[in-house]
Formats: sequence, C-alpha cells, structure tokens
Amino acid sequence: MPETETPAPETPAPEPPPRPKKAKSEQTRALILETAMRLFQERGYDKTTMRAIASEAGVSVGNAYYYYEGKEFLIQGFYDRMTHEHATEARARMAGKTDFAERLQIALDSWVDCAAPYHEFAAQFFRTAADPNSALSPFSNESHPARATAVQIFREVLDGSELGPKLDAELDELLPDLLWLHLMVVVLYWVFDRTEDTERTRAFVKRCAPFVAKIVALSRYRVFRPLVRDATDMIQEFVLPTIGKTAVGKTAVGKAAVGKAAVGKTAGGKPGRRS
Amino acid sequence: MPETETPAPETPAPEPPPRPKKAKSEQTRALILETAMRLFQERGYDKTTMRAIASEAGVSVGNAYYYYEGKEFLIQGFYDRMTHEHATEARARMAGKTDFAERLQIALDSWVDCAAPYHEFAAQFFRTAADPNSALSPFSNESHPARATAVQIFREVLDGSELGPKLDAELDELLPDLLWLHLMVVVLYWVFDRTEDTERTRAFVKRCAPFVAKIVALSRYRVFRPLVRDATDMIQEFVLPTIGKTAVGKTAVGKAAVGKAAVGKTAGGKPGRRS
DNA sequence: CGCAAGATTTGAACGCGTTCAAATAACTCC
DNA sequence: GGAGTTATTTGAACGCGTTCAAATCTTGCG
Repeated sequence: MPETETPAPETPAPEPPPRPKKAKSEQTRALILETAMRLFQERGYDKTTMRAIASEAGVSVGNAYYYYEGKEFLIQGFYDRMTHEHATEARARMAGKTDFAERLQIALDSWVDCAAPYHEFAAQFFRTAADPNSALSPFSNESHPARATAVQIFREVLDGSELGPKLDAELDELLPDLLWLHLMVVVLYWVFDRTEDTERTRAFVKRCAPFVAKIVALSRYRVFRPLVRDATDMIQEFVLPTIGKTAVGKTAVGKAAVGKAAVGKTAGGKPGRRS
Repeated sequence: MPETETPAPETPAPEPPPRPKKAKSEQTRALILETAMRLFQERGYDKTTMRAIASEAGVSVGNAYYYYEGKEFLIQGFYDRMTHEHATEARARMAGKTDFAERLQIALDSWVDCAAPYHEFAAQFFRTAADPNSALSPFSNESHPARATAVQIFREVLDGSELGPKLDAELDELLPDLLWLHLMVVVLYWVFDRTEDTERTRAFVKRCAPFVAKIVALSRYRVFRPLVRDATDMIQEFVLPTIGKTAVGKTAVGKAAVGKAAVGKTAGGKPGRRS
C-alpha cells in the first residue's frame, strides 16, 4: 500500500510526556488544532472564534497565532484528515472490484460520505478555499500533499480496473489527474447542493461514473482520436501547469517516486517569523 | 454608464433638483455605490473599508448599511456594470463575423478585456462570489439578471453563426447555457491566472474556441449521437436546475417550440441565419 | 400650522481576526 | 550556578464589518 504521506500533526495516541520535553511545543500545536477541529465540527467555521479556540485549548489567543498564521490555516487539518479518511475508505470499498465505472463511483461516493459530516458549513471552508491567494486553494502548493494523495487514489482506481486494450499513452498518463479534476467538479456540485443528505450529488455521481467510463472506452476508436488528441494536448498545456506540481509519473513512475515524506509538514517547520 | 461623476465630496449639488424630490434617497444610494466602486478600483476590495466609503461619500457608515445590506452587496454594482460593458463590447466586435469559433472567441476575449482592469483584486471578489450562500454567487437568483444578459450574448453568438445543418434539438437549446458555463470556466482560469496581462487565459481562450466549435460540429455525426444524448440529458437534469431560472425565451418559456424567434429582443436586428 | 408616522441619518458600541511589545520559560555555554 | 540567547506565552490594542437605539428630517393630514 503506497502511503504517500501522513497528515502531520495528528497524534491520536495520548502518550504522557515523560521524556520528550522537546515535543512540548508540538503538543501545544496539536492541542490547538484538535480543539479547533472539534469546535469547527460543533459550531461551524464562522461561529468558532479564535478566542474560543484559545480559551477551550487553555492557551492565549496570541499563542494560537504563534503556531498558526491565521484562522484559515487551521482548516488545513480538516483537509488533510478528510483526504486520508477518503483514501482509506475508498481503498477498502474498491477491493475486489474490477469494473472501472464501479470503482470510479466508489471512489467518488466515498468522498461524499467522508465529507457528509461537514456539509453544513462546507461553504464556509469553500469560501476561503476559493481564494487563489489562499494556501487552502486545492491548486496551491500548500495543499499539494493532500492533492497527491487524492490523485493517487484515482491512479489506483485505474490500476485496479480491467480496461481492455490499452489507451492512448498521453491520455492514460493524464487520467488520474483528470479524474481528480472530476472530483473537484463533484465537490463544487456538492458544496452548492442543498438537498437532504446531498441526494442530488449522489445521483449526479451515479450518473457521471458510467458516462466517464464510456468516454474512456470510446476514446480508443479512430473517430475520437483527433478529439482526444486535442483535449489531452490542451489539458497538458493549460490545465496541469496551473495546479501545483502533481508529479505525474513522467519522470520516475508514480508509485516509487513518492518516498519523500518530507513534505508531510503542513504548517511548516519552525514558527519563528519574528526576528 | 458614465453619468455624473462627482469626484469632489464638498460640492453636493452639481445639478439642481427641480422635480425629482422623491428621488433624494435614490441619489444617496447611487452616490454610495459610485463611491464604493471608485474606491474598489483605486485600492481593491479588501483595502476599501466601509468607513472610507461612507466618509468619501459624505455619509455615515450606518447610512451605507441602510441602503446596502453589507459590503459584498456593493460588488453587485461591479458585476452588473461589467456584464453590460461586456455585452456591448462583444456585440460590437462580433458584427459581421459569421464563423462560430471566431464569434465565440470574440465573446470570450471581450470578457477578458472588460475584466482586465479588475484582475488584481478579482480574487477578493471571487472569494465572496464562491460562497453558495452569497447573493454574489453566479448561480444565485440575485445575479440572475446579469446571468441572463450573459447567456443572451452567447445566444447571439450562435444566432449569428453559419452552423450548417441543424443540430440535435436538445443540444441546440442548451448551447447558450453551456457556452455561459464555458465562460465560467474561463473566469475561473482567469482568476487563478498570474501571468502578465493574463496572457495565459487569452491563449487558453484562443485554444478553446476552435475546440468547442469542433465538438459542436462533430456532434452531428451518428457516432457521437449517444454521447451527445447522454451529455445533454445529464446537463438538463443535473446542471441547469441548479442555476437559478435562466428564462430561455423570456416570453414563452415553452419546452416545445422554443421561442427562438422571440430572442431578437436585444439582438439589434441582426438576423443572422442559422437553421 | 401642528403633529403623528414614517423615512432617513447618525455615531457609538459590539465582536471579530489579527498584531505586537513585553513577560516568562527553556536552553546553551562557561 | 549564572549570564546570555532563544523559544514560547501573554493580553491589551488595532482596525475591520456590522448593529442599533436614538436623533433628525419628510411627509400626510386635520
């Protein structure tokens, strides 16, 4: 199982600090993040004030800012955690299935399920995530680790599928990223979805999966070649460069190239930004 | 609409109010909006405080809130103005052209040109526009008028084109909305574009237009029929209902005959032939 | 005119995210 | 241990968007 990265500040194991005094600050950092995430879940993003987070965590508000540059940076914890959950869930559910459409739908359904608890205030996240200047943008470099994990899931969706004759090489290489983009569309749809239990999004996904599979299947036929060519070229030239390095297997095929766990730190190394 | 510019906040009466005594409040409302838009352009959205707007307009901050529910509602002015500018510009530039790809590219280029002055703080607009709860969302009912205008432009793009044999009826009806969605994608691309003068977006548009035209042209062929069918059905079922009423014909919103004849409303009597 | 009932306008006040100089704790090297 | 340096923590303060009770202006009507 190619674990690409582990969400950094998660420390579910409540270990007493007998020896590691050095980890004192990391403990505070984690405490703040955990408190924030709990309050976000309880009250929503907007209703959760920095003062409340600090107070609940038993620290001062200034201290929260010592570890996190701003309120929005606390969302990254959610982002990372959900991505990880989604990956685990999707892998488990896909096991044994070999039909591409089915695997794709499972992957997308898993996302909707994992995200469900946060739907009511997802819009509040989305607002800041939509800011191109924000580190939370799904295209930003800061969210690269989570994006890489998600793309990897779709690579596995493909790898586990019996797709028949091989596809156009370029398209084949692009597909994981394209499917991730498809997920982004689903996310957009989901955020705007106001139906009970986001039923509409679920129906949308159910409808999309076979459609996408059909397109992929048809892409092999001669008549579609020029279109596929055009599309892949366009995406390669205009879309992929805009999303921070996703390291599509071009250089050293994906699987092996992900050994660099160094990126795992979302909040950066040392918080010293004052002189 | 460049009406009366009142750059001097000291002289309150550039024109005597002989008759419109009732319009006093509308005058204040307009003054606030104009001031806000000027400051947005000068300093950007975030840097323009409500206090500054009120101060520059010579009213109290509370008064601004009497006329506008919040800061974000002042953006709507921009939105509407730009939409109008874009429509005028696009119509002028399209005049005489009959090639679909060319007309489409003109329409999109016009948008990029009209939006150019605001690019540096477009992200700040975009952030609030991305909130599904916001009235500024391009899908919201509040922005329906602007959206209708934009969709109309794309209807004219089609009406003025020589598209050859008639298209699938369903697709034909959907196309204006689809092209508007395409514009939304371009907008998304533009917002994230950091190149000089958004050159990348311009290249993207240049590349997209013929591609879209090709897809439309190919959609007529037998082989593509199932795909087109699937796509149009999906869009009709899942996409269009989520964007507030677009009011296809504005008069007869019949599902059947589709009042294509009644569209010439703002077209300006250019009866481009398509059949 | 007088005067009650809106419509409009005001500015202080609230709660928020964020900043910062200063206080305190922890660590290093002699 | 102690002096010097760095890491962490504090809470008051700033500027912001927004709210609201009260003040002021307009209007309709006897």
